[in-house]
Amino acid sequence: MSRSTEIPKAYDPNPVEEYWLQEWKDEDNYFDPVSTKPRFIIDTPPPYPTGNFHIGNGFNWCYIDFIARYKRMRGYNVMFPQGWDCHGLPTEVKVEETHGITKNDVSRDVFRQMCHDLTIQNIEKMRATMRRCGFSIDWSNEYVTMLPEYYRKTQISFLRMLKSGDIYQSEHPVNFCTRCETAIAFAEVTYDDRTTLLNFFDFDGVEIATSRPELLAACVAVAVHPDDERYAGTAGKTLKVPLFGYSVPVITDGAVDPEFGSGAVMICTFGDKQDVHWWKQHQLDLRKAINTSGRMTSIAGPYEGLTTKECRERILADMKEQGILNRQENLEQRVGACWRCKTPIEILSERQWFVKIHNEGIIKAAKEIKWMPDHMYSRLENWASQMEWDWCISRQRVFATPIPVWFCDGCGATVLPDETDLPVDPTAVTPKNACPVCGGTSFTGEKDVLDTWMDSSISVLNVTGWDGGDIPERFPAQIRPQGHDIIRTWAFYTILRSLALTGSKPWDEILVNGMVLGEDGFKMSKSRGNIIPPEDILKDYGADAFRQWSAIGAATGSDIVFSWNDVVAGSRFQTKLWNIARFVLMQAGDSGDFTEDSVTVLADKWLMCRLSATVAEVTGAMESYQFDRAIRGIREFSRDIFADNYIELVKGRLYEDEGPARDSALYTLRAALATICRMFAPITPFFSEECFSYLNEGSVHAAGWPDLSFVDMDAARNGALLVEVVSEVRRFKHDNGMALNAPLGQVVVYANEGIEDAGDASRALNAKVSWTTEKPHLEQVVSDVNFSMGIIGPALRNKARGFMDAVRALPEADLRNGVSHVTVDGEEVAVPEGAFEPVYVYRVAGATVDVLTLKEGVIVTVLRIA
RNA sequence: GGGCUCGUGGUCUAGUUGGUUAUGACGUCGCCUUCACACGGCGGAGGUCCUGAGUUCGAAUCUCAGCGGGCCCA
Repeated sequence: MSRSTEIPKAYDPNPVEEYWLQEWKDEDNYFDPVSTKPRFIIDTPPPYPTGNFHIGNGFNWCYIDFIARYKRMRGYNVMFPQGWDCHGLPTEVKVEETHGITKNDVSRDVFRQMCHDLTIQNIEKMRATMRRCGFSIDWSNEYVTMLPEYYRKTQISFLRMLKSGDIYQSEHPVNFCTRCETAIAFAEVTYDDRTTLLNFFDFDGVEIATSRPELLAACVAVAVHPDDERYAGTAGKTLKVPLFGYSVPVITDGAVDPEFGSGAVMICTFGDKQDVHWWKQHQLDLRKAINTSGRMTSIAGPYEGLTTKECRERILADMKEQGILNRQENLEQRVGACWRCKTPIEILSERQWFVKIHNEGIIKAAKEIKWMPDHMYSRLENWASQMEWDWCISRQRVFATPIPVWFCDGCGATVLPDETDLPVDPTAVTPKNACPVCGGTSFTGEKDVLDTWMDSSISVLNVTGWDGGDIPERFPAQIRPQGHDIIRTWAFYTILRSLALTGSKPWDEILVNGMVLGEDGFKMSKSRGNIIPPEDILKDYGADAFRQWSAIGAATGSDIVFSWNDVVAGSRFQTKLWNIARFVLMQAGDSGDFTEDSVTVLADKWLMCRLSATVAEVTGAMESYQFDRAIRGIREFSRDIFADNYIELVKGRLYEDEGPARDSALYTLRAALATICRMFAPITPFFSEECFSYLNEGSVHAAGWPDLSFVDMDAARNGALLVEVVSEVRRFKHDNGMALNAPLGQVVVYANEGIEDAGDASRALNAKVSWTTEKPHLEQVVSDVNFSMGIIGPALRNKARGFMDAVRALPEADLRNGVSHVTVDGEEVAVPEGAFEPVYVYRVAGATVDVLTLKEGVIVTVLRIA
């Protein structure tokens, strides 16, 4: 360090934080592969590189960094890696926008390169914000899913699951976004409320109600409820489809709701999930009326080539013309839409790749993981137990991991690469060997690519050191920190893939954090205009204040409303602590040689006890990831106990001459400051480092977690009394309009045991304070009774209230001396041991002194200077 | 419609193995320019702990019902 040893008067976070960013070495945060320390591996979320590290990310990463820094201080070999989940549609769309092209205007390779370049730029921007926030990321374990070294692993994992039978291809109905022209998984479908028209029309003599008349050409059956008397006898008959003229059977199924519409339903391939059920169950025909770009197919005859919307209008018009459209009603319904572009999804039957979902196995593994908060587990269980279709993993896009498969042009066989030849793009290269089935040498590479979740669901394998070989020795990871919004995706898929590839759970624990809401209490969004970029907070208040907001804004796991108030409060607490540190350093900056043995004075022993209790409290909170409790413990100790009580009490002693009593305070001041810095280091790494640096004991982050147990029951009790006396007399001064440092005269404390305070109280109160165990010559009056409910309740049950009334009614002498029985409702009731005690006040005639009555019968008399 | 979750002074929030007067922050009011700090100190005001019923000697805390918000899903 080459900085001035002068301690600046004000704490300005930005220059301090910039300074330490330069001082700290990335290497300090590296995971040590050969260390013998216990491992703590974090399966950090790999964000999508949008270029903006938003406040929700920031909040999530604060939690991770608190944990990583705390665990390092506790002696763990921590890995806090950072990944980037690159592939996906938003980048493709952005590239198309910026270059003014569509993905078909350039070659696959050129388009991929453009996506790659944009992603690299975006990662750079986000890295800068992460560093500025002080996150102690292990940059030596960074991974980028779009790079060959990573997607090679994605491809290996695909081949392994293909060979084990967990991945298959088939033609099956899938959710399809006709704007993005790709299949999507259920997890990628969001639902919107919309109002649409329910059309009642005549279907060859049977009235049908449908919200999707454009699917008439895809109708494969009409279904009615088996017990519906209106349609008794129609089952098994055939009906002619209006406008199209072909015949479909009438079937019965208990799932038909007779109350809905006319009670007769037309089954189309496919209007919704229920159609898929019926289609499978009754083995109906498949009529594809809509193609992958959302237009009508040749099966729709005269409507071919129209969009679904155009087709609907034309068909309704034609029905009107033929006089078969009976009526229309408004219908509220929820429509599935693509979560990226909000286009309503179609269910199309296409050849796709699927991953088998084994619900029971996933739920069993999820139960072996410790969920925090534990109710988040039920979200995964709900989702997993209702999965009906397998996970569709193929996408008809470009910027993603290629599916490493060829098809033989001769016999159609699926041909796979060797794992050693990965990564591979089957559209760019051909297999090394001839077709193993027919010997053919002409192949077509699979054009489909993988769902991005196939990349990110092996993040845990990657960070635990999987290189494509056996299960890594470091697997599973210790913790997965993530938001509750991606339980059904990232958490679910990761558990699924870990089971498929390793046979066991991916992590020991999962810590689920809440969402960040805007100051108005709503989810942050551009349209509401309630977005706060982290940079705005850093600019004015610095990273440590932002981090304090993350810690204290909400209980762990709860959603958190952004609040400038909390940021400002964090910033002010730093100022307060800075001033405490300045005071300590000015007094005790060069007295680092004392040991705990120099603590000899009551107030100092008391503070050491309170400090020990605070360390225990904060340690417990950090162990259970309750950062709000941890920071509250630190603030309360620093502000109330250390600054307002202790420092005010020892100031006078410090200003006196050298001596053992002063040394005792010097040691205590230093110990308290150093311990606060160490406990606060995971939350405010810059501030803690800055303060700690003035103590000349090296980096706070290397100092280890405080391990302190100063036990002295007498000092804890008597110190508390000393503090209470001082604060009560200060209140007395305040109430009597005196300045707190005004000279007071004589104060006598009638305590129950002998107390030696080394003159602290006298100096703090600017009075002559004497302590005595004698009884004061004062009139003692019983003013009230204190009851101990913990004793009275269980012992007397329903007589408790009557008992208390009876005790209050006792004569004063009985209250003073105690009684063995009281009368409750005419019944003699024994008084339980310790059931009550009288509360005394003391009075004096003539007002020569003022009398203060403290807890436990301690009396303080104050003789004011005339 | 189902599951989960939340409802505490003006605002945000802690506290639920049941125990008399409910935590803190911000705001607000009064006093104090006390030699670390006015981004401070001391003190005050401000609460039907969503509503109702129940269990209990005793409920913010447990049970049930209802109302309201959020999330996930049908």
